[in-house]
Amino acid sequence: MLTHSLAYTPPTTVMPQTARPERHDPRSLQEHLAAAPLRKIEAKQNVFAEGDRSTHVYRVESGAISLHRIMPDGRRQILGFAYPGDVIGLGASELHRFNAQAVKPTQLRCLRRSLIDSVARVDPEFAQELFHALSLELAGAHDLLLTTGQRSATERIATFLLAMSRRNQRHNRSATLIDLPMTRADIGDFLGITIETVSRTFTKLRQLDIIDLAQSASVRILDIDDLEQLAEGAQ
Amino acid sequence: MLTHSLAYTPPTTVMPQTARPERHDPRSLQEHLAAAPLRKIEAKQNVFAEGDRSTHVYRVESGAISLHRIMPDGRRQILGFAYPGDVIGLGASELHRFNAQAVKPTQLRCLRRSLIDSVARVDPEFAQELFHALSLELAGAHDLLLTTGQRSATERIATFLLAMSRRNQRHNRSATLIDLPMTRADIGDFLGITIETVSRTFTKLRQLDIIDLAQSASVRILDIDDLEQLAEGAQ
DNA sequence: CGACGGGTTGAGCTACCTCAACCCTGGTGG
DNA sequence: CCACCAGGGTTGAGGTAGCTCAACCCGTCG
Repeated sequence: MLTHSLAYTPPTTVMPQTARPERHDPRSLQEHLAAAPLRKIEAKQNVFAEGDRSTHVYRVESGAISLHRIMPDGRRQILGFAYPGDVIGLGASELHRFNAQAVKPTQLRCLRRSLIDSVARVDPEFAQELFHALSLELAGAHDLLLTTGQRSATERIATFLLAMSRRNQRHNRSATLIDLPMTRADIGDFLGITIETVSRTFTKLRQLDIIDLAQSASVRILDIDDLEQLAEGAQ
Repeated sequence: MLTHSLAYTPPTTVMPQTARPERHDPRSLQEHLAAAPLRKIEAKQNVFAEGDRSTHVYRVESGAISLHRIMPDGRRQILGFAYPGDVIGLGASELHRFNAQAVKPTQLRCLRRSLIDSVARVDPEFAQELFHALSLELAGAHDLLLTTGQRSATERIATFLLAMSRRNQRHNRSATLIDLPMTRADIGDFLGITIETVSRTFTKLRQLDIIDLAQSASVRILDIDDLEQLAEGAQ
């Protein structure tokens, strides 16, 4: 998966319209990103905004990014958070369809879209990697749709904490000690509830001894089974 | 866009694991689908279910399909509807992540995934077409997220009707006369509200002379400007 | 004809929202 | 060094949009 052996040189008689490397280097997306320039941004700064021309794809190196859309009257829906390792800005559209904003100081690797496109045009493995990443994004959006469309506030918070826990596990970090880099407003706008409801729900879970809330930015899950029950609608 | 001239034959020394055509025929996805076998299904029948092995990609020829996930306790979230021309089952996952069910008698063209994958492996334009289609799906999911996460019931219904109207326009059909092949339950499970609220909201819009409801399966938009106002939160 | 699926309408309830007060923490500047 | 302030979080009280439960209508199908 890290490397593959096909060193493909396209026929020189076709595709005259695009500049292309004489010899294509079949690196994976992750390998390309490892070599990409680093950009540092402060909390609240935008990586890009809705309507911006989509010039780059980014991988989060450290920090956290919120992807969100804003309605004319100010209501905001966070479509997802991007954490270290996540790639953002993949959509096929010419223009970005949502805002990407740092929720804390963040470092990003930046890869030009033109490069991505030209590599994808000659390297099918690379193209498939992009497709796979976008497919994961879609799955995440579907998960969130189930949550915002059907679940109660308590179920939403429980689902959210469990998703964070599973992500931690995938990255070989603690399944029970969960860092929350975003504010209550972010969590609310992600789950489609108000900050007050987020807060009240956290204290309710604390009173039920399902979580511990040492600081507001860090949750310890005390009973993950109960949390899973809650997420799926036990009372 | 309809055809392109690159007839690429991969080097014979690589990719021994997959059967591949001696000479690849560079047809677009739509052209492949036009030649694909037709499948007819009845209302309420599944095209595929969550967890099924993802063997085919489908294009709706007539009828309508709901894509949805169901929670253990029976709550259902419709993630989207697929109408004639739409392609479903594109995700990169081995297994389907949601159910696809006909809301009325429907005809589908079926294309084997193995074919799709092998064509995408040698035809970058085709791969890009797939990527673009998936990207549109993601945009649709994001639109729906904004709706279920932030909008009131009236705004949801207005947004829904406007989306139907715009789709009609794209297909050179009436922007004001809207066919609703799905039930009130489907609309409710799509927008994250109950059937009663759907019904009440339709009658409210009728009383405001914004829509006409001759039959319950067919809406005429009387004032599309007002509807747009409502969708974005005018009172 | 009766049963059934789909839709509408009414009455009451409740989960969540709104508005407001208050707390805590960290940063800034006098 | 401390006062002040701003941003973020919690908690309370009251209001309400949408849910639940129920009755009823209509068209279709066996």
